[in-house]
Amino acid sequence: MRAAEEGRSVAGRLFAIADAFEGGRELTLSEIAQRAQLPLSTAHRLVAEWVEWGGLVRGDDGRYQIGLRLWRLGVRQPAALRLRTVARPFLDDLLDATGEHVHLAVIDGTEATYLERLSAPGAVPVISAVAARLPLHATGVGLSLLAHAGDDLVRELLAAGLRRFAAGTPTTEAALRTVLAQARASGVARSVDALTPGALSLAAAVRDSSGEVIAAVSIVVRREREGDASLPHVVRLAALGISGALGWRP
Amino acid sequence: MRAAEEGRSVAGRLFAIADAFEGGRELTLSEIAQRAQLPLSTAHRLVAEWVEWGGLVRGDDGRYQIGLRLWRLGVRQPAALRLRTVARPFLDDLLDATGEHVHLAVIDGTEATYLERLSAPGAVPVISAVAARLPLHATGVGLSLLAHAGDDLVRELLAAGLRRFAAGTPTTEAALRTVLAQARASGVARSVDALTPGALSLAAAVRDSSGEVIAAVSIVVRREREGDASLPHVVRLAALGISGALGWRP
DNA sequence: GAGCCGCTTCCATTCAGCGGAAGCCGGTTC
DNA sequence: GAACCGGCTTCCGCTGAATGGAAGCGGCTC
Repeated sequence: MRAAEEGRSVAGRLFAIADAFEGGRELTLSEIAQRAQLPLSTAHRLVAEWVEWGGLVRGDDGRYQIGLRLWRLGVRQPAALRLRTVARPFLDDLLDATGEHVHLAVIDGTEATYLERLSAPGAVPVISAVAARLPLHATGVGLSLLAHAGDDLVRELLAAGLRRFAAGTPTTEAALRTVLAQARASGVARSVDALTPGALSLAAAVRDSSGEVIAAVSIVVRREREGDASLPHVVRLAALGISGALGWRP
Repeated sequence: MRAAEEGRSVAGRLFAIADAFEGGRELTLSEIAQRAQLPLSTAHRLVAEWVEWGGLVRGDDGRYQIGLRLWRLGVRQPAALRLRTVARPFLDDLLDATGEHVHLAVIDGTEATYLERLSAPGAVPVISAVAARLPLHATGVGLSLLAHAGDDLVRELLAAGLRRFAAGTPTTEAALRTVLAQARASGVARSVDALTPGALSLAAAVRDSSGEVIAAVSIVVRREREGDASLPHVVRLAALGISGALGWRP
């Protein structure tokens, strides 16, 4: 794998092409080549391999997009499939009860990957999206996941530096450890003005049948609703409901 | 691509490894090698490339499964993402109204790929699943899609032969053309005992803003409900609702 | 009609991929 | 406890697949 480490292997190049679609739905060949840092003729050949397999498809306009084959493969990812299926009704209820945004996310390296996002019309603007990856320290779900992860991960994040996104982003070790401790104590992680100004996020951890924290649910509402004492409660209930449906018994 | 045609290229081998997961969630290295028809050492090397990228992950037990990276890539597939998002509320309503199974499927080569399946407890058993591919001639959604596809596709299916799955499967050209004509005339494709004995499926086509048929919605209920005249109506309404939400104006 | 852009095709060179073979490791049998 | 076994990992010399610069193509603009 010495070759792959430097992104020089065929596999590395193929994956670089796939990664090019992280930043755009429809790309021309030249755009793919540029994003994947490949010579045009190489990109041409490898993209043709993707297309032949069905992972990419070429539209009438000559642009490429991700194909159904990749969708079919991806939705088979067991954790995402099971979690989304089981969680959906609870998330729907949570959305009904709170009326803005509902998120379901899992930990993925040093970031949170959003498995689901449901939003009501007129909700506070946020930048999350299904399949997005957002920082652990600046999101409600991220803090909830981090609060139940090993201290190694916390130290890793601290070593990398806590980027400031908005006025409320915890950027010091003290600030981060305080919110994590509060999250552990109360069962609900609270994040205000951390990523998007004006947004308040409340998140709770979801456990599987082994008791391990595998995901987090959150709501994001406008900050003015901070005083509403029922919000932490319904978030906690939703997380408990999903955990229960996954087989967790306290 | 002379190489790829014979599955001999690196890309072809990598994709063969991915395809191995169509038939199992968790595979050992040996199982992957066997399914992908690769020597063990080659499989080992290529699987390591997948793992390094994150497309596959290795569990504690040494087995491999599809990773979050592939999920994130796959859910970006624009058509599936948009359709599922837009259709979901209508599908939920349809499930409430009919109480068994609701499907959303698109055409994918000579088969139907299921984008969504919602089921109520106690529904008639069926073999569909999200991301499954099922034959066009033996499913409600398949017939609906086929009724609005070009005659080339019908001829291609006829040339390949219509496999019989159950007593009601249309296996002759005459039988197929009859149900397709009925589907076009009534707006609802009807499929009884075609794939699963005892199941009745009613499907209607979904159009995008250009007016093209891009998907089909169906319900599957027990055959005894065949006389319920409201069923075709609610299926048609759901398809119209989704089409409208996609921008279709009759 | 000259120039440009994005894509496609070609092909000689070379180095990455190949896979048989040997080694390793944990579990099972005798 | 020695021999065995299945599944995995590592090694390494050979070779043909992958590479990418260059030339060709088709459509569009000025």
